[in-house]
Amino acid sequence: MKEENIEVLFRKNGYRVTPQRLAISKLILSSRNHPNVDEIYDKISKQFPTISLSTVYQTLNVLKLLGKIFEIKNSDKGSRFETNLEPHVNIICLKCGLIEDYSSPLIKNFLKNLKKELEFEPDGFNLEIYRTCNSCKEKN
Amino acid sequence: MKEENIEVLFRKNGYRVTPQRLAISKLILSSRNHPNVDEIYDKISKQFPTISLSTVYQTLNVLKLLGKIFEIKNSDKGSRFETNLEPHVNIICLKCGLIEDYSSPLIKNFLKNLKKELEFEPDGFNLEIYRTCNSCKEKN
DNA sequence: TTTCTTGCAAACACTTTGCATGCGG
DNA sequence: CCGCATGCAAAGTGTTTGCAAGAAA
Repeated sequence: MKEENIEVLFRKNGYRVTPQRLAISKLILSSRNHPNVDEIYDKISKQFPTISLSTVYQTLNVLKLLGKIFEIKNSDKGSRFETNLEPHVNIICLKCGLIEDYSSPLIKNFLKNLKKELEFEPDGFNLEIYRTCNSCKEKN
Repeated sequence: MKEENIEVLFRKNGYRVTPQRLAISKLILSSRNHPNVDEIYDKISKQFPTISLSTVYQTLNVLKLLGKIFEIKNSDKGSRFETNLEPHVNIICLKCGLIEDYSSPLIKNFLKNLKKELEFEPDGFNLEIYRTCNSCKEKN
């Protein structure tokens, strides 16, 4: 999503557009590595040295409400955030919390069929697979 | 699982068998409603009025290590616990955190095929669907 | 000017830890 | 009797909230 579009989305929903919000949104929406709050805070702090964790949390909550990100708590080191809203599986490392996306026709078909099979309209899906990631395996 | 078996499992792995551990294990392993820590503590307290939350946490950790339960954090009101280790989907209410199991041949097949498709041996799966449960819908 | 957002600190909820006492093996 | 488990309190994490000052509209 381009920066202008997130501005429009904020305004349309009655949220003010601030430099902090834009920076956090831009950062997380362009990331594919499921950052956690600390990682976002660390990076944003370089741009806004006085920014507070609470602003980060609040912006993340706005983005959640707007449906732009999805929170994953089944991981270590606090919540991580999903911006890939396409059907996929999250491969979560049990040691370090790293999350990798995995997608395939099998998964897309399954979700399509599951949706059909359910007798209600789901608000969201989250498929998780647990393992120890390669970098953690090497450390042992 | 019968109570004797959990005793054997404890001993085999070097964990002592205490009345508290047995009671907590029995309670959670026979429950199908994904209790959270507070709910477990409340129920166990009736039987052991002086039990502490820390004992509950410690016992849950032992059961996790022994692979008898699975922790679900993607829900409100703290962690909830899964004892149904058969392939299934967890339907999680976004308002109250309630978790319901849902199983079908579609899901079993999907997990079987996904396992085949992956180039590694997963340590576990967790399929989550989000919605607002009926009782929460009525409250609105 | 009005109202929302920021940033700080304090509060909060959940979980883990340190340690003396007690119980299991 | 030895060593792990319990129960209490305290500390630790991650997240939310209250509020004064500042910025967006």
